[in-house]
Amino acid sequence: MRIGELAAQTGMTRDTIRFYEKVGLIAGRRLANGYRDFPPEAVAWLQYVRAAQTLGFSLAEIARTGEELRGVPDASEALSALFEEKIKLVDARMSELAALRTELAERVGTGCPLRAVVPDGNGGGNPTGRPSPKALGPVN
Amino acid sequence: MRIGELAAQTGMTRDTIRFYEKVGLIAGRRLANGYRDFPPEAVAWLQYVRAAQTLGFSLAEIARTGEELRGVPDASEALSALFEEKIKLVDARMSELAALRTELAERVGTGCPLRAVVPDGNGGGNPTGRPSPKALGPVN
DNA sequence: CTAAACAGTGGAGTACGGTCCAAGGTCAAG
DNA sequence: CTTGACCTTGGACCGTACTCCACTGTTTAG
Repeated sequence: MRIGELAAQTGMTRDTIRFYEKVGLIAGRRLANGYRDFPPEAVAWLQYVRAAQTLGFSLAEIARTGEELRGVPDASEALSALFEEKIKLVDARMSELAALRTELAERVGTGCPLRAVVPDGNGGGNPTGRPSPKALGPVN
Repeated sequence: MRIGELAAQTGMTRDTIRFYEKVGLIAGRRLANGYRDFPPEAVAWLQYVRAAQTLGFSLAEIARTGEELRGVPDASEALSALFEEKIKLVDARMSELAALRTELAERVGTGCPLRAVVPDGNGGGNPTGRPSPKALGPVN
């Protein structure tokens, strides 16, 4: 598969794929004429890359995952370990999100004065006359 | 509060705070000598910024949130609406993560050939002799 | 009064993740 | 044999989020 088709099938641009090759995310073999040639699995791999990326993994991290999978005698075990690691990361991210969600949910309807916390040039007073119940609390 | 103290209390550098002011994330009033002067609430605000940021919100998004909170006659309702919106975003992110988690968990112990999908210059063959059960499946 | 600590500005540089462009090579159809 | 689609490379450029630097002004402690 040449770069154009891979681009079409993944929704990425040719430039993006060339960039990914440059940073080691994907390795193209070459045809006799110098054109890149990708196996069909490259489509799935790039979709995985996109998925991982939108979940907050950097290209370097994703590439490292790929790297670690190569050069391992039996990939099966290594894969399981790697996936378990990723799951831990995902779980950690999820609980961070859950914490923020709780934070946010608590503030709904309480009239918490985030406003007092957004400097707005009006002098930082309390123009509403309402009391200021502590402003946002511990976020960390 | 001057910039140095704010920096110390938030763990940010002065440069970062100046940068945040430049992009409208925080607005400093000025003392007679030109020094920035921040209200104590700025600490909580910057902590909130960090929290939101590590959860994947861009500075522009965070700034917009702040913007929207200003110029609203009664901030309390606007705040609740905004928080509910953020909660939806957080929920969406969490379910994406949950989906990836499932994906990953399913692959643990299955020996799924992600390797076949990471071009490695050895020709793309199947050096292990094991069959290739479809490589990664639908990620989207 | 001087030195250090703190503040200000503008501008350059960095890392990441692309995106665009110019100049040219390859290939199939007409 | 030309046209057009497709491919190559290298390098410039963009937005985001800082980070560092040089140079200058202000405040504070000895």
